[in-house]
Amino acid sequence: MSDQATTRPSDHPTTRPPDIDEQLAVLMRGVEYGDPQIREHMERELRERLEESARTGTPLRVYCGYDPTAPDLHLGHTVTMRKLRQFQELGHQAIFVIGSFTALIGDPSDKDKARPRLSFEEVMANAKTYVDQAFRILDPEKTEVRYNHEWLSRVTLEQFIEMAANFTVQQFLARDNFAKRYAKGDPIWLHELFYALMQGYDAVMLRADVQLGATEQLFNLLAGRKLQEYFGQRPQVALTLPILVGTDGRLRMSKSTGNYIGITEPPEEMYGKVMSIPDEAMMNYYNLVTRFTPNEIAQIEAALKSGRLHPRDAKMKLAREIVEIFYGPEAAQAAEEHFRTVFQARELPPDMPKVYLSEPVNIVDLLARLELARSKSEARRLIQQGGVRLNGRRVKDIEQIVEIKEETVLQVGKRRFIRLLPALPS
RNA sequence: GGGCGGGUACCCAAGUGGACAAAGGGGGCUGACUGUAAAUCAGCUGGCUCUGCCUUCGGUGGUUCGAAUCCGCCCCCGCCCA
Repeated sequence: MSDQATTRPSDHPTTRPPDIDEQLAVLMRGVEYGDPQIREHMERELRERLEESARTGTPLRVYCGYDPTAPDLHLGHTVTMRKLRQFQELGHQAIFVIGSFTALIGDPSDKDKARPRLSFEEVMANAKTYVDQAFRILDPEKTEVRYNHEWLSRVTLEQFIEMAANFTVQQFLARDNFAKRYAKGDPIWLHELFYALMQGYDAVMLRADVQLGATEQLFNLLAGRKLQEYFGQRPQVALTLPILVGTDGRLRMSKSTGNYIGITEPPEEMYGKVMSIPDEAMMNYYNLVTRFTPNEIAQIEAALKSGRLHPRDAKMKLAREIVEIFYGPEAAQAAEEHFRTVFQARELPPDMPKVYLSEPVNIVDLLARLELARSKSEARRLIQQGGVRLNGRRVKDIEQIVEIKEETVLQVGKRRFIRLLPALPS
């Protein structure tokens, strides 16, 4: 059922392969560079490749890599994955690369400091369900899955030196993130400089025609071009897409900042998290992770601006769309209902986890035991701040003993509910 | 290798012998309000057997009635010099 939503052609209505101009329009949509000249250049190269591909009947090899630095893919990853999907729908070959080796370094591109390094075991554990998750967006039939340790772990020092000789230290220091760290006196580790070379070498080994990445990755993608030329290949087309901000509305979405929406999160959670993004971040999401056409998006934006559309309603539409992409229309509808019930009407959600209690317990112990509070001190604080309710009545006393004779709803904060029941007769 | 400056809670950052579980900001949590888990405002934000006790300021060993603060050794980072 979740497949249904994702296999629907997302951004183009035609069923026959569109002509080159149409293809180009679809593929370049959303693509963004710091510099209009690069865009012009890349668009021209992409056109050439598309024409060639149509002429020879050879699909383009389109690569994007994802480092398994955490066990879950999130909405931010889907921005480039959706672009990969578009290439697939136009008959091209998508290559989903799991950065099993690059993750050992950690891409410094999006950070103002070094990443913690992971062990190979950690990386592989994280990668475990990456492919399954990715297929929620990508068409498994047209996807080549590769792990970059396949080739990167075998590079000899000699080969590495050859590659490194294509780059100067100044080129790295010209990058904003390194420049800032250098100016601040923050450490820049030598191994961090290898990242771009490694990603570039991926492109060589994959004989990539096109590589996708976030805008901040342009340097890495261009390193790929340089290395491909060095190895006698035609340099790939580099397409970069804007960054999706996290639920805080400011920082790039990432697991480590904790501002992410995982693509395997339950529908209600996903819906709620989208509703929690600041209003200002809405258009970023509309543009990057929905199936609406640019036209539709422009209309929504105009309606918002003129006040005809309530920001809350725009956000609900967004939340519903995003849930629908991953779980289908029924689940999206249900998630919306859940949201209306719990947050707008302030009523109890239809489904709550059940807990059976056989003996009287102190409220603080109960909260800690049910992991509704990280510690007993936190549980006490929650109570003292009026955040704990039993059947809607505020618990005021941290000494209160909870004894369950009949069904009782325990609520913590605005959104956590548990149905307490007397123990079943054994 | 030498000189200087650093290593503080989830993150940034103040604190240079006692009033320090440690200022301030960010993040997080709770509450009020609302248009939503937006925005805004207020409170809370190490643990526990909680009017007290325990653990925490890179590590370790000292000095002291008492150390994040002083001393020795060790580890790590930055800058300058080589």
